[in-house]
Amino acid sequence: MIETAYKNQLVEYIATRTDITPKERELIANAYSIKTFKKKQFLFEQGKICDTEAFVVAGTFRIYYVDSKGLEHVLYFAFKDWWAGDIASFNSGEPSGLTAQALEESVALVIDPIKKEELFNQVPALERLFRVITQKHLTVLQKRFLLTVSANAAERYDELIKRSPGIEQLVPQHQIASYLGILPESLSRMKKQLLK
Amino acid sequence: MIETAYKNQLVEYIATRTDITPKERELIANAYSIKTFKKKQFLFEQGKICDTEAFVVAGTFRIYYVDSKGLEHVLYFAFKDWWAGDIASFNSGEPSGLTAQALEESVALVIDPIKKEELFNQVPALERLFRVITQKHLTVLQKRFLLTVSANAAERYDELIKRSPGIEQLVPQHQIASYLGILPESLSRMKKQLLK
DNA sequence: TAAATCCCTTAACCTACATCAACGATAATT
DNA sequence: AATTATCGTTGATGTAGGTTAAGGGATTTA
Repeated sequence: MIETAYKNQLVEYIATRTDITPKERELIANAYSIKTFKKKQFLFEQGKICDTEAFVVAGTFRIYYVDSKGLEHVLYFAFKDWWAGDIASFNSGEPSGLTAQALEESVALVIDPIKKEELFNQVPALERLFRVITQKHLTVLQKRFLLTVSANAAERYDELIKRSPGIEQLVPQHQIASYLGILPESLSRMKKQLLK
Repeated sequence: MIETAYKNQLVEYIATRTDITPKERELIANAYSIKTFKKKQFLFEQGKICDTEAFVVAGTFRIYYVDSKGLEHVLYFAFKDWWAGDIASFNSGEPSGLTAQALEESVALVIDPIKKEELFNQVPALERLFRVITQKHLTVLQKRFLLTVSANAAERYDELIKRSPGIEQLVPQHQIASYLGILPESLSRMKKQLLK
């Protein structure tokens, strides 16, 4: 049954990062639910409470912020085996500042804050694992921020392509422009320039 | 004795955020060491291993990144009761990507990764507290990043002044410019403009 | 299969901020 | 007290990327 294959994917992800018993594997698998998403469907939405933390098992999501002028800014893409959520909203119960949208048919394992709390109590090793994951996310975001303020769009583009080769096959170019912090027109122009 | 006053400041910081026993208070106080810094002295330096995580008890530090062109970019200021460190280097043992420098005479409580690990084992509640603190830091950085890509320098300046009133008395203006991601000349010009 | 979106490109023009250079006022160092 | 850094300001000029507008191909949807 495909369902257990999806849950296994998460359990394996965790098992390769921390020691867990067979009993704990089962507790983890049971705490999460499977959700499928059509293209353009939302995992969570800016302005609404985000009581969802998701582990992407198939497909791709874009996580973005809509500013006061209505412009969208991609914070990150969540591919297979990535996490997607709005930590601030998930933990505080305040409205989310981010939206997550499926870029294609996608599948995610989701959990709410209460279930996650229970799971931490049942499987204490997860407390540490999630601290480490959060630290990793912080590190990645810090690098991204510093690159954004210190390098121009062409340098950021190079870095993205180097770090995520093949991303141009997975994500439309105007979304990549948004991730880079420039307009689609500028990316198009830039790529023409780079061909010399 | 002033030393215990400094340690008490950290213990109180922790005690207001999680329940700890008198015995645990002592364990925490003993795990950290007091270090004083002269103006311009470094807490940790880019390119060197950062085995230091610090709790600022007095004074101010600037934490910044030096890019490939030699330009400095302030990531954040660490005031009294703030944490300063390079998570990536502290946890991995790799060279730090950041420098922390005292902007004035300052005092910090410092700990290294091994002592911190020991402390987590002795005071398990800290494991959760530090997960929450890291989440908070991630949330703050995320907001800062999104503001940087969605708002212009004047809007970012307004936001900073609103969030940290009095910062202009604590930090020289060219450091504020660096934090905002612009040059001192641009900030100076901008402030003149805003006076209408 | 037609109609409607979505997506990419190109071009002309514009603007926020960088760059370069010079100057005076403090503050730190000798 | 003299010297040297440090800090903020102002002006002239340059540029990366934004803005606006338009057209064409590809993909969805009806």
